Amino acid sequence: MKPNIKDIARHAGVSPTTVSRVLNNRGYISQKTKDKVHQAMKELNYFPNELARSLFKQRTHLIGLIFPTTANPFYGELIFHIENAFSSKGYKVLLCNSLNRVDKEIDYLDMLQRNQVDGIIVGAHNRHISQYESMYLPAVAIDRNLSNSIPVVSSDNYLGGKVATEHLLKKGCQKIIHINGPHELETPANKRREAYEEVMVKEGRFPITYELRQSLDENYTKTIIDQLFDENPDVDGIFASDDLIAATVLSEAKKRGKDIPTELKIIGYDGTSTVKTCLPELTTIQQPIQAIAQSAVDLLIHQINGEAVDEPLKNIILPIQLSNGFTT
Amino acid sequence: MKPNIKDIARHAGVSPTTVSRVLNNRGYISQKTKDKVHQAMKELNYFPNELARSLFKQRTHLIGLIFPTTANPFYGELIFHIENAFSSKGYKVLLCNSLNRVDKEIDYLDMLQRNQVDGIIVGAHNRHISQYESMYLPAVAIDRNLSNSIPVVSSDNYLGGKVATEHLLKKGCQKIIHINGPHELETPANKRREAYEEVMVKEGRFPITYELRQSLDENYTKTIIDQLFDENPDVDGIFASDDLIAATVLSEAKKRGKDIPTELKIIGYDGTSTVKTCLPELTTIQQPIQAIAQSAVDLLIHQINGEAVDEPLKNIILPIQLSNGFTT
DNA sequence: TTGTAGGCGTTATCAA
DNA sequence: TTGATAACGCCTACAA
Repeated sequence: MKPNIKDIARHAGVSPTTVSRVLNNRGYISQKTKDKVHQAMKELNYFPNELARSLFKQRTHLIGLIFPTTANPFYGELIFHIENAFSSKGYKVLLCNSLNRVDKEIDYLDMLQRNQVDGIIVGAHNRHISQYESMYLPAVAIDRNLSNSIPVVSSDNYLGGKVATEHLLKKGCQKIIHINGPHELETPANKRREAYEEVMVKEGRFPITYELRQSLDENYTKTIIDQLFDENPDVDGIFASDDLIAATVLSEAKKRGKDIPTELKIIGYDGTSTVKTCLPELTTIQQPIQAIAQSAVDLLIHQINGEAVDEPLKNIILPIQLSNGFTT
Repeated sequence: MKPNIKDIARHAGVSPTTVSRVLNNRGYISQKTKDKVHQAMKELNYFPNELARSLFKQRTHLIGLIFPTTANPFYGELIFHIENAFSSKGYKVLLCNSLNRVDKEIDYLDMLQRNQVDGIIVGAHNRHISQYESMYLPAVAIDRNLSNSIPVVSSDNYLGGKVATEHLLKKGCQKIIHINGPHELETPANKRREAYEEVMVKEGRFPITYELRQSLDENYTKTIIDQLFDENPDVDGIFASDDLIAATVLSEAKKRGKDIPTELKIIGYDGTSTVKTCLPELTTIQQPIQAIAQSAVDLLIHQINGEAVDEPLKNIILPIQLSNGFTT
């Protein structure tokens, strides 16, 4: 069915070795032979089998990507930049949506190793998974500690939480509430929360954090926000740990007739271009998504090439930026 | 370094064949042997090499996905559902962001065939690419004609455009303008436009379509919309061919102090959950994203299994839905 | 400048 | 119930 190197060789009247040489531009080959071989490859519609190549070379140029879901714009954009960067360096990318489920993450990890990926980038946020420790495989984590030996790339989540909280304070908010994701997951949002709580305490305020657990109910977030407003009629500042939560807060507040930003100020987190397009008015903490992607990719390729990861590279922290909108 | 089947065999005191049998649960093997082998695999931290397996079996269980970019929420969500569906059937997914660039699409197509993918799903929208015609590889296109033999899955774009336009008419709009993406790309938006123009003409109205060309300028869309408002101060209805454009229209209109929906009504297209979260007030035509994904996946697996694609399956059209918001 | 042989890790066939 | 062997498609010594 599919032609192989022997078919090409026969068709071109040379040996398989010669074809291989042409393919890899290795050694000396006469132009005439080259042409013959290329001709044969075209005629037979030949695609070199990367499987066989990789098997021999013990190198696949395949990278595994484990992230919660491309359906979330933050990961969608991050993954886009990651794939892009890898593609330009000759790597291909296997996509895994872990949905923050431990079982899926473990299965994917197993699958990727069976498929001989050269390395993985993990941006999923589960509880600790011990497999990462025994694993011998170049890896980079985004916003999560996987094991002692796996470097972590993140943006400055603590600073982000601090800047967000201070921003609301500066704008005169009296009662600031924080909304965060599931605390049991090892998400970067935990540091944002920590910063919020520390800043609040330092300022003599009482920190209140509403926690969103993982839920299949579409309206769950709305319900909790509703509850928040009922329980805190005097809330005048909300720091949401991501923009989608902030968006929900915004629309629920509007439903209640609250005027933004006079009665209530809202700040989100992430600053994806999708949310910037949909809600340009939202004040948010902008993560350097492309820079995170680029760092992670560079760091992984570095490891794949067998180079040592110096201490400062083991924990890369990229700067965030306050993006001023009209919701604060 | 990495243990192979021989290492396991030696460690367990059996032959490689036996290990393979245990691995694949094939033939008769005594429980004792099974246990020994499993033990050895655990001790040596063994991962069967899928490359070698695939090479022999002539089947990779790898699928290529060519889409414009995961950074767009529509594709992000679509790809999420596709990967999910494949994963549950034992397939893995290679992600390709074509960015609607012909050269990238062709390169990816080549790469995927070298990597022996079992099939591909293409949701990229470029001008005609002849490679698809000569290609022997199971494939499914989403919203695009790739070649005569490649089945197409889409939602009812014509109906969507019709419903959107009629909706604005029903709501009393006098001057309705349509905004569409680059006309030279083979996007499904072309059918939405066609429907808009036909409905308008049928109603004795004059159709006006503003076309957004591909641009690297972040503010390009805004500029065009600005121009639209300047040139048509009396516009009172806008049908945007996707939600992100609609979102931009919405914010530009607000900037100009236009009251939505009294002075201007806006309807978008796609209805991703991301946009629904960010802009719940937006009226839009909702595509059945998960159903599109599922159909495409089923159809591809069908082909991979060597089954014929019956005529009705060659062009699957899924229903859309009007999602009523407050912008109309 | 070109060809031959062996092996990358696995599995199917055949034999024991 | 288990083992030896050839083959999947390619590449790298080594030989010519």
